[in-house]
Amino acid sequence: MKKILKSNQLSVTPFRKEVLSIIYNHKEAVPLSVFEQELKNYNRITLYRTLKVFLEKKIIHEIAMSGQDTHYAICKEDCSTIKHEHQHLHFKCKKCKTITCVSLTKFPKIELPLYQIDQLELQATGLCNSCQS
Amino acid sequence: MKKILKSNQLSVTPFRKEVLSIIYNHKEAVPLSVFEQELKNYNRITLYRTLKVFLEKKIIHEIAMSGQDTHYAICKEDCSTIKHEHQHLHFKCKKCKTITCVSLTKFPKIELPLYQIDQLELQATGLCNSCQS
DNA sequence: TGTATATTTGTAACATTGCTGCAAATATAT
DNA sequence: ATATATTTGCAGCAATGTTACAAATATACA
Repeated sequence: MKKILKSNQLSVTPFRKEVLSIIYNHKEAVPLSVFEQELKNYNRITLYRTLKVFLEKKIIHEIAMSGQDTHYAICKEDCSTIKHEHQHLHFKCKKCKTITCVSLTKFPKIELPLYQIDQLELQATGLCNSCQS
Repeated sequence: MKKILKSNQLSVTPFRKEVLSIIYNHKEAVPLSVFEQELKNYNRITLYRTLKVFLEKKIIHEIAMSGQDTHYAICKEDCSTIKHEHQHLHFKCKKCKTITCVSLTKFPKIELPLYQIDQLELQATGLCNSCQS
């Protein structure tokens, strides 16, 4: 955690380390409510500010899916090694409501005559492994 | 407009007809601010309620893209004729900020071992035709 | 067409989400 | 170890979204 903060020119504080740990320790994307539950010294304002800084530094990314509150996730393995393009898909389970970042080996390429696409994000809804039974 | 409301078992009111017209008359997805400007009898609460009902009846769909306020759009041509799956892509122009629903002739198919995908939505960012110059 | 019933609208009041200014607390650089 | 810079937490505010209830409007049906 410390290393990550330092390499992004951010002061190392307990709060920031904790926020990072929480995101790292969750396989799924994290909604605000989870931070609220898991942070020892939860403070709404500081949390918003911390997440904002992390977003600016691109340590984390934000996932907005309709009908869901905003979730936050780290760009794990992939992003740092292969380019910084999100070669993954955001999957929302309609049953347990968790949002997961799924890595994709082959990412679709879309070409449009009128639009110049810089970034493409895939959002899927359905059933996750544990909810399929 | 009237026909659409009736076929969805909704009372036909001037407000609802106006909201529908606004969405129909815009090529791009419509943010709340546009309703505020264009509605003759703008009322925040009624608008929220109206949009909610339209969403439930699946007359319109909601587009949430991070860093943007929610936009609303009709499922035009495509959706009604071919299935009710959104065979289109949501494009956000990073310059003019408009969000457009773009129809796709070939929609990518994604298969994942652990996840059962019901719906796939594509969100792209880049430059729209008029902003490319 | 007129009237009873059901639905929708607008007001008020409130909850949630998110931001900013400022002083106190903490981290960093030397 | 201390001066400086940054971060935190509080207060207060703005925007977004919801609910309860009475008045207004739409619908159903005689």
